[in-house]
Amino acid sequence: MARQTRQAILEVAGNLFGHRGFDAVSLDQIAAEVGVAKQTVLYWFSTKDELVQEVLAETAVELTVVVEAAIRSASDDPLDRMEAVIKAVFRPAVRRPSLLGLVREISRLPTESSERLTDSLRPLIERSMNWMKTEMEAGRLRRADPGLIVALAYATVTGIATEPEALRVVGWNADIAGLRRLRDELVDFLRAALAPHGEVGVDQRAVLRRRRE
Amino acid sequence: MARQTRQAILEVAGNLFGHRGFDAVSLDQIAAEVGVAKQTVLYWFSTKDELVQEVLAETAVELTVVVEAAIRSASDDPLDRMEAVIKAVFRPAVRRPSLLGLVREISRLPTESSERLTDSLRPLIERSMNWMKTEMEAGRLRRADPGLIVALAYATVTGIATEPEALRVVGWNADIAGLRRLRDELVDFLRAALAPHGEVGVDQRAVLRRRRE
DNA sequence: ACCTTTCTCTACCATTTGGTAGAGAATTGT
DNA sequence: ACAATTCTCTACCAAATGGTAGAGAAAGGT
Repeated sequence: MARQTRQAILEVAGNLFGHRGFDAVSLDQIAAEVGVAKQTVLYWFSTKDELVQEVLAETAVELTVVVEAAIRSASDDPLDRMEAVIKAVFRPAVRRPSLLGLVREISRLPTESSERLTDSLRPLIERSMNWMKTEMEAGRLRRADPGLIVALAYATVTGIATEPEALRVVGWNADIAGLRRLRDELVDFLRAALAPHGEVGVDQRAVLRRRRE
Repeated sequence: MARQTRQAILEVAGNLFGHRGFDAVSLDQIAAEVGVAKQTVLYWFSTKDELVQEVLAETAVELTVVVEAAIRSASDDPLDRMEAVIKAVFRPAVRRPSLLGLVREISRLPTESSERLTDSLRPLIERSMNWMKTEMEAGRLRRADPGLIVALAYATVTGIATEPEALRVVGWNADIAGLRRLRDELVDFLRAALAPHGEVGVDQRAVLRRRRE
């Protein structure tokens, strides 16, 4: 059973789609990169659209699992919890830069296709929004529109993860130290953006710890 | 002289490129939308690549002019100045959603092409970074890596402006009231993210003013 | 009036696109 | 051992792609 061919196609297609966009990637390119004939791709996924759908579905599951696990394992403090989610997403996003690029591609799909994906993510998003609302009312997060805050945090994370060009222009390097610095600044940035007024969103001990290194 | 044809092509091409991506838009589509034959497009821009370059160059100039004007007209306070820039960029970005989408597309270009554009934006970015560094040292902005802060703010603004899908999922509406709410939340978000610790980054009077409405 | 330049067009072309038809290996269950 | 199923292939196809060649209309300068 060469089901691994199917998996290899999904992986390669995901990377290419996330990097260049759906329309810009041809079945020939995918097949060439996997090392099979185009018709093998069309055997496993009978149209290109079906391949796109399956890649997206897989991505949605992967992200959901990662995020849910991070939420469960984190403490009750909302800022700590958010930090855990960011770090959990950051790891696979860096290892496979196309992951969040794929999510960003959704806005280019026909409405029916994009809705299938957003529907599968909706429970997670609704939960985040309700949770944020509760925390805001309890004074543990800055008071704001929960929906827009979720969208803004999402935009910041995916934006920074999908645009290495922008980072290079400001003199950032993609080495291991650079990645850690980026992740830490991202966390501090969002902590500050979400912390209740007057409180210090950034974990000062962590900042000092980093400075010492 | 029908130089306006050239301008119409640039505008249509900019919108389509920003919305769908360079590779996904054909010369035929552009020509059809402008209302001319494909060969008219190729008369004004002898290759597709040349068209892409000119669209990008125009975009860079437009953004630079808008940002510079906003910087000059704003007060000295760094958070006010940042707010002015965001509002200045927000207006054209909303009127023409592809504007920032185009900038985001750069990461998909071959290095030589993308460098031509980033080079033309570099002076603006360098200035922003230096200015942020000064303000941070003076305690008027949260102390952090100036380059990464610029990149994070950029990621937040372009991310939110180019992904209406993400906003729709959190229940946002693209009407006039929605646009103002989005802009205001974006400004509050970045104010909070950049304000020095302990200080209140959000203009409380503005918040109250909005709540009253 | 006439020539030149500017501008847009129709008619092609080679290549690439997503997709079909169907043959021939490998693998499987019995 | 044999038949059925699973898997990958070569050989095509119509449509769309970026681009060429060159004709003809419009407009300007003299």
